[in-house]
Amino acid sequence: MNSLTSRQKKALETREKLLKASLDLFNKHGFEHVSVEQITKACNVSKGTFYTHFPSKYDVILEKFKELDSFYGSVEKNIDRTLPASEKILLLYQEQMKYLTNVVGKDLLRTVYTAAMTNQVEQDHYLINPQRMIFQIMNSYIEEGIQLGEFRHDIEVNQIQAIIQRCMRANVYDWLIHNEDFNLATEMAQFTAIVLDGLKVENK
Amino acid sequence: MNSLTSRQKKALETREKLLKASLDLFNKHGFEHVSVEQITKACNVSKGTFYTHFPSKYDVILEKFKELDSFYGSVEKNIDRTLPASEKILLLYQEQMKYLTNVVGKDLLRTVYTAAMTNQVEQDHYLINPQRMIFQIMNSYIEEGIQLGEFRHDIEVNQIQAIIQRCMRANVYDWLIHNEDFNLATEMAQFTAIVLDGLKVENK
DNA sequence: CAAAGTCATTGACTACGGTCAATTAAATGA
DNA sequence: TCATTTAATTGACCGTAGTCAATGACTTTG
Repeated sequence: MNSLTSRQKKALETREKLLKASLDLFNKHGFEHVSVEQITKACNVSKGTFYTHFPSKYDVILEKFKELDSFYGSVEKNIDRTLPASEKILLLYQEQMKYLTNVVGKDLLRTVYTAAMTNQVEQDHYLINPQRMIFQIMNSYIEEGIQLGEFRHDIEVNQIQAIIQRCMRANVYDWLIHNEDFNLATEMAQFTAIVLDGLKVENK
Repeated sequence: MNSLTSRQKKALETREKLLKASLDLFNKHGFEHVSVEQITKACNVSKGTFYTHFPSKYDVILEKFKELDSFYGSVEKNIDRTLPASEKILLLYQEQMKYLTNVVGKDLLRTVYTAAMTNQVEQDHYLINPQRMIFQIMNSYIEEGIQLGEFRHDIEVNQIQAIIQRCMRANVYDWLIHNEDFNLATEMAQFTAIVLDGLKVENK
């Protein structure tokens, strides 16, 4: 049975209500065009309550964004294990870009990418937290790629990892600053292929 | 002679005064920690005046940032014309990174990179405006590189250009989201070298 | 030179993110 | 059962970016 007191249950309910209302409103009007008061009014709670449940308006988003990571696990399972590392990486990114474009959306991602630059307190931002599932998976592919002689061995594993991840952020960032004429999946595929090419041993 | 009325001269003076005070204060306390009122008080003008001269607090920065472009011209002149295109590009970026690190600084650059994501009205942001001198120069190097058979010819010129520029933003963005342990010039050099490698014709 | 027009300037005002002391109601302990 | 502790909730309040109707000094026109 759940060991929550009725008080804790109520609080959690409030939290969920706020979370749902926030994301709904963000979806409908865009993050910047929704005020915390709008959210709390929609939930019949006071403004202060919002801030007992979330450190900032932005943190509500991070919650949604974290779903992304659980998504990677399922994608990884569908990737053919016999493929070369570079192709696995491309496939993983391909799926990620679809998810970002269709599910997460420009608006939410923009706030995450903005916050990553500004909200630096002590530790690095979630965006580059090595604990993230995507980085764990990526890392295993890269190690495999080095082991099997696909990638250059004159660069440190974690340097290669950093480069491949930077590659992803590069495309997402450019997507965010361009107007409609930018297909994230396509650009990502091309750019990453070139970088992976540069990372391969000299056997072209 | 200048065809300014005494009124226009006064207005321009006010503008310059605001510009200088803003940049001084931003330098001293950081962009986020300076309020528009602080700026206007330092200049003995009202808040409204600030907004007749600049569309937003952020736009003052853009003014400073635009100096960057005139800087490229002088760098370009000092680059050995006989070098291969890829090396010219690396040298240009090298100088740019020094300038960003030592003169512009993380704080100002952060606001530019943030604004590029949010302030999208109609046209694309200055950051990717093809009119910029850096892009003109880069473009000439790339065309040269293709002409002389250094770069692949199965990719459009402006696609290559886009990739190389994205490369730069990738490193700057990562610099901005990392804490101190990130050397922009070094990371940029390594990353760009790999990308340029991937862009060269298959003659490794 | 005087009237009409222009435009830099003003500062009160709005909107919004975030804070915090006070309040209220549930949980705990005797 | 009642007193004490704990924690969720409240809403007035702060600081700041940006707005805009009103002002009046300067410029232009006749």
